[in-house]
Amino acid sequence: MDKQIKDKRTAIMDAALKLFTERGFHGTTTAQISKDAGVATGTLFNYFPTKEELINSLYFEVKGRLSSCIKKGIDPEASFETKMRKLWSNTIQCGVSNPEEFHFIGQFGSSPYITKITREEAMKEYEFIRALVEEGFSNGRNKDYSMELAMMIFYHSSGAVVNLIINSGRLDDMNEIIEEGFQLLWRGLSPE
Amino acid sequence: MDKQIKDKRTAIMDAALKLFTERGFHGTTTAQISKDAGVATGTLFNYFPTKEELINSLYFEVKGRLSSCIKKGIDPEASFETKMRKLWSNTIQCGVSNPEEFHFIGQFGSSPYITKITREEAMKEYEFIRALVEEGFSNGRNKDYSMELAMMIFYHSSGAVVNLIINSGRLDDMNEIIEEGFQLLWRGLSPE
Amino acid sequence: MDKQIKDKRTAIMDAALKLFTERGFHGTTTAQISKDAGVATGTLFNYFPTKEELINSLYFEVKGRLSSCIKKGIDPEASFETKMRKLWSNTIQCGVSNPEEFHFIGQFGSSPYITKITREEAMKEYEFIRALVEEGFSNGRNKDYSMELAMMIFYHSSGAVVNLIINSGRLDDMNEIIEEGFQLLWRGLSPE
Amino acid sequence: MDKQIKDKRTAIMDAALKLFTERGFHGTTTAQISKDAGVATGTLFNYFPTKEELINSLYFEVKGRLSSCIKKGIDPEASFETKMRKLWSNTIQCGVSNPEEFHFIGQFGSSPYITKITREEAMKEYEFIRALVEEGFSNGRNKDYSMELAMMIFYHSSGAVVNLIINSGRLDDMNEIIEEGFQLLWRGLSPE
DNA sequence: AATGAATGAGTGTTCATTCAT
DNA sequence: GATGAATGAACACTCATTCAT
Repeated sequence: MDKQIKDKRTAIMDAALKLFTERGFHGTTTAQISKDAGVATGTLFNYFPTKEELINSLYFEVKGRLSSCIKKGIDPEASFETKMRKLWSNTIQCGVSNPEEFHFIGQFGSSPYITKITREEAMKEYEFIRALVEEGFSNGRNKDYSMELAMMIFYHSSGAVVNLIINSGRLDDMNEIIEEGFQLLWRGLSPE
Repeated sequence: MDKQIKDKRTAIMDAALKLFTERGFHGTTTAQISKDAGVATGTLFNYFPTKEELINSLYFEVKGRLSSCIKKGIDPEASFETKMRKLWSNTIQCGVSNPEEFHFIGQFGSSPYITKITREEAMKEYEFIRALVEEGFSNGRNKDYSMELAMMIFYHSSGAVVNLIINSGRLDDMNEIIEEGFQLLWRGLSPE
Repeated sequence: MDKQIKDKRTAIMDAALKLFTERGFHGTTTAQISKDAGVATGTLFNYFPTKEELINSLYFEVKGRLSSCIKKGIDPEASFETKMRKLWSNTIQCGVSNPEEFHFIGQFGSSPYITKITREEAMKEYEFIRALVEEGFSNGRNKDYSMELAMMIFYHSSGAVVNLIINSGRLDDMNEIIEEGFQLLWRGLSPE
Repeated sequence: MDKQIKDKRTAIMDAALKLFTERGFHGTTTAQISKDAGVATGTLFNYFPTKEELINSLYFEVKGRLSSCIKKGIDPEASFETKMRKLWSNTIQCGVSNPEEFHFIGQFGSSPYITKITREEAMKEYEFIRALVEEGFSNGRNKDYSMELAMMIFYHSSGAVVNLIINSGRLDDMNEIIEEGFQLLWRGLSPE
């Protein structure tokens, strides 16, 4: 029975993720989500009181899943460079393996449908990453915004690389691209 | 007469840009746009046959304005590093000076409202930048995706920096942040 | 449950028939139909996806009801004249008993709102009548268009007589008028 | 100058007749009429204060033209049968020669757009015909509705024949069909 | 808890009509 | 008179949400 409930909720979430990514929030009706999930229109509202709550719950859960994926297997004892390389490759691999979730977060992170509260709540998951980066940079750099800058560059660049891999379909070269990207960032874009 | 026409069209575009950025496409009604622009509801449809065409026209024009802004004052005879530094600082300064336009493009670039045709048409403006980057990197790197990677990292990082400056309100430190960001990218994130 | 559904659909159809006949298709709004039918505006669209489909469904059903009415009680074994007299009187009586339906068909049969498909589909009901007329005339006349002519004269004249009865309010004389009309047609208009 | 005015008015009327017949009153916008007539949208309203007045004026004028056409060449001295035959053939020939006008009147004669006043005004043109028919029938028949019946049968049948000729494209057989139709009516439908 | 027909406020869009030029 | 951009009331239709079963 508990299984049953989870199933319906999950079915709704899955259908919503797929449809939102394909057609956007506005382009997706709750009726369509219900239909794709195989439940009645009323059922959706048993689990989520409004469409907006469905969107926010979905955002929160997907963001959580993605951040768990990213953290996996990072050895706290390893060198800073090793940890950063792992973080970089994790981020990209998680994105490539879950393109729907990845696009969903990228596309709707700044949507007005997502409330400030959800966004902030979701951000907490990233404290771990912030701490990781901070550790390394705090010695090496002095400007108070350097670390912030470094983090943003690191994070946004990883998103760019995921898109590059998915859109160009270069799944075979993936590991090479990941490493090359890391080198570009770590050693610098300067050609020489 | 021509002035008058331009004025109404411009007023609609301006109101639309502001409202879309604030509330999203769906959250903004054509009635609201008309009202803010100071024209009748029917007038909007004299200039744009549908809401979607208004959105796409707006996207196209804003993207054009932004890309013009980014290209300004780059000396083709300068060294590669100089040109890249200028490109970087232009991008960020254009973003900071036109935050509404900048956010609009960033937010809705992947919206289902924007048609493929608009996106592709708008992308043509970026050929110049691609050529600029290509020039420098083609000698220094060998992998065929390196340049693509470099471009994406460069471009997405600039967006991240604009957001950093706007959100933290550090307009005073802007030039310093721009240069520091460039150093991080150009010399590499590696702390040492 | 099934009863309920039929009721709402029927209520909408009834209200639509009345309003369309009174004010035409354009002069009748879907909101007005819904209101008169005692349902919400959205409900109408649960049964008919568009106003045009409502119009066409209504036309089709009314035409069907009318043709059923006309066919009733014609004895295939009777003489040709008897059958024609019955057909004539049926047509007029059906029209007089259902003036709204009769006017609706007469008024909107050539409206651009009615699609070709609906018109053709509705015409199939009249095959019976064509066969009946054909039977008698094929012996007596030789020109290949005579039967066509006879049918049209017969059919259009009946419409004229219905209007005459309704507009002049001579319901008492109806049977006499019907017979007199039949005589005029059958024996000829020639005064002597 | 007066010529000019007449031209614009006529151009609007012609365009309106064509468009209304093709697409109905509702399906035709005043903008479309103006465009087809080669005048500005505002110009139409210099000649006709509202769309409804345009429709009614058009109806009145077309009905007038048609009734003039029908009366032409009837010799008051001829026998009743000869006059009726001429009336019949005139009606059909006028309809076939001016199919647009003929359809317009047939289609919209009972439209709610046409005011009662227009309809009544237009009917006056038919007094001549009524008198003609009355003359002959008043001797031969006794029921007070007989003449009314005869007129309606006569009139509606002629409309049916015009449609038959136009739709089947039998312009070559026209005279034969006209005479055959008259015989059917005059001598009666009875096969023998 | 599950259903899905019913609801009605809200939206994009149309178009007859006006009026400044 | 002629023009056509501007107007805004009116409409068909949508869809998140409710609730009786």
